[in-house]
Order: sequence, then structure tokens, then C-alpha cells
Amino acid sequence: MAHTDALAAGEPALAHIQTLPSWLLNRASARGRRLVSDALARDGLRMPHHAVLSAVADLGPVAQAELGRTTGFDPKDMVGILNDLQAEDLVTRAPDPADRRKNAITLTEEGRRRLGRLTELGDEANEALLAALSPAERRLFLALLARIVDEG
Amino acid sequence: MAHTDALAAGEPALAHIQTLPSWLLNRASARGRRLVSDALARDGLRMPHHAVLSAVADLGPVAQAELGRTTGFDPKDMVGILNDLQAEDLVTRAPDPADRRKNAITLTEEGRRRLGRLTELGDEANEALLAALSPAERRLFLALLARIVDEG
DNA sequence: CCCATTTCAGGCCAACTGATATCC
DNA sequence: CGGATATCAGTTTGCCTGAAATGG
Repeated sequence: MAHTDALAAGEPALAHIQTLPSWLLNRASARGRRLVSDALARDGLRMPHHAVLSAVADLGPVAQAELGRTTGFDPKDMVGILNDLQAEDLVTRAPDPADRRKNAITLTEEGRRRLGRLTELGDEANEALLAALSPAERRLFLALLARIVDEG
Repeated sequence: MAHTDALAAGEPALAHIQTLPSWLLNRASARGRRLVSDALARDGLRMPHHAVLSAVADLGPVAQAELGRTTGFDPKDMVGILNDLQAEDLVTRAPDPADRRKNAITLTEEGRRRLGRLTELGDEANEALLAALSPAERRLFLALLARIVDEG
């Protein structure tokens, strides 16, 4: 096995770790997060706001729990995210008359405008993230990456 | 541009975000972190301990600040990591007689044994992380990933 | 005097566990 | 009653800023 060989050969232990997929993925992910975060900050919001705004745009009036399921965010973190969005009048939050446990979340016109800007900013950041790769390499990389993600 | 097309075509906004490199990298990174973290936990330690133990093994008696530079961890976080390692007698921490500001960190015999086990566990976790890819695909993926990381 | 090293205090999140009140 | 929903309180991790004490 590779690790046995590495140990036997006396390969530097730290260099070994820093070429592992998990290490490189962490570094690349951190770089992407920084790029996207800095980009979205130019519109005063952060990535969870962008994702939730997108989900509301797709689903129309929708309950918070459903937003949590589709975005993958914890329902309790959703509370704070929606507080922020509501404070800037990007969404409305009203009790669902059919099921009063639920809040019906709806996109406002201003919310739709902000979503458009956030999407542009996020796309630009992702363009910068993959700037080192050619278009063909990007497609290949994303296809392989998607298979790794789907595995879990 | 892709995002303009996507908006114009009415592509679901959330689906768009979830296929962005930054999103996929974050998911893959989280999966890798979980796999490695769970694996190393079988030996009672976590990823930063493994990395620092490796750096000490490579560099011999070495100052904390130098460990921070080579591993990329914040010097402030190094304090806690070394506290943990020292508590289990995996490293010794003694003032450097040549420069009494510095702590000379040295690997113990037990530290070397633990490092070997941690390296095996980490390698196994990384094997599982890329299980979906063939050996040739793994090499290709890692090469592309390394170029993205180096870009920053 | 300026710089490096180590340490502590504490904030921030693309997180997580537990508990509560409300409602179906 | 069991199950789902929204909320609040508090802890964890990885990474960051600021600041102190010691020493070169």
C-alpha cells in the first residue's frame, strides 16, 4: 500500500499528508469559500442568504422546514438566515393559514433583484476559482468531483 | 455568460448554485473531513494533531512558530494542539537554550508509534474518499485539484 | 527600540445537540 | 397521543484579530 511504502521509504510525513485528497480538498474548498464570501459581501449578504433566496425563488411560498431540506441547512440556522432576509425586505414571512405551524416564505420584488446580483457575483467568484483550468479541464474536474460528492 | 443564460432560461436558481465548483468542493471537503476525522478518532486524536506530529517527525526539535508556518495552522491554535500532544507524552516541549523565547518540540518514541498508526488510518480514509474513481481518474483529479489550490 | 515567539481572550460560521411551545 | 414546525440556548471547529509577556 502507498502509506506503507511511504513510511518505509522515509518520505517526509508532512509532505505525504499535504498531498492527500482530503487535505487538498480542504484547501480548495477554503479558497472557494473565501472567493465567494468576498464576492457576495459586495452585496452585503453571505452564501446561506444566496442559497435560501434561490430556494424561495424556485419554490414560491414555502415553509422553513422545506427550505432546510432542499438547501441542506439546519432548520434552526434557517431562523437566523430568514431573520436577516426579512429585515432587508427580501422575503416575507407569514403564518400559513392552512397549517398554522408553518411560516409561508415568499420572495419580494427586491428579493428577486438581489438574487440576480448575488448570482452574478457568485458566478464570477467561481470563474476565478477555476481560472487555472481550461474549459475542457473544468468539465472533467467537475464531473469527477460530482462523483466523489455523490458517493457519500 | 453562463449565469445570464441560466437566469434567462429560468433554470432553477438553487440547482444552479448546487452545481457550482465552490458548492461541490465544500461538499466533498466536508465528506473528506468527516471520513478522516472519524478514522483518526479511532486513535483518539484529530487531524491537526496528525499534521503537527508529522511536522515534528520531519523537522526534529523545532519551534512552535516554525510548525505553524510549515503546517499552515495559526500559531495560536498550535498552543492547544501541542498541549494535547504533550498531555499524552507524544512530544516534549522544552525551552530552547539558544533562544529562550522558543519552545523546542521533540517527538517521543510513543509519538512516533502513534504517528505511524494515524498515517495508516488517514490513508485508509482517503482511499474511501476517492473510492468512486479509478486509479487513473484519481491521478487526473488530484493533478487538477493541485492546480486549483496552487492558484491561490 | 524594534522584532520574534508564545500564550491568552474572544469573535465568527457554508455546523451540531438538546429543549420548548405550538399546532396537525 | 405521536409527529412536525419554528424558535431559543448553548457547544464545537477552523480560522481570524487583538494584545500581553518574554526575550533577541
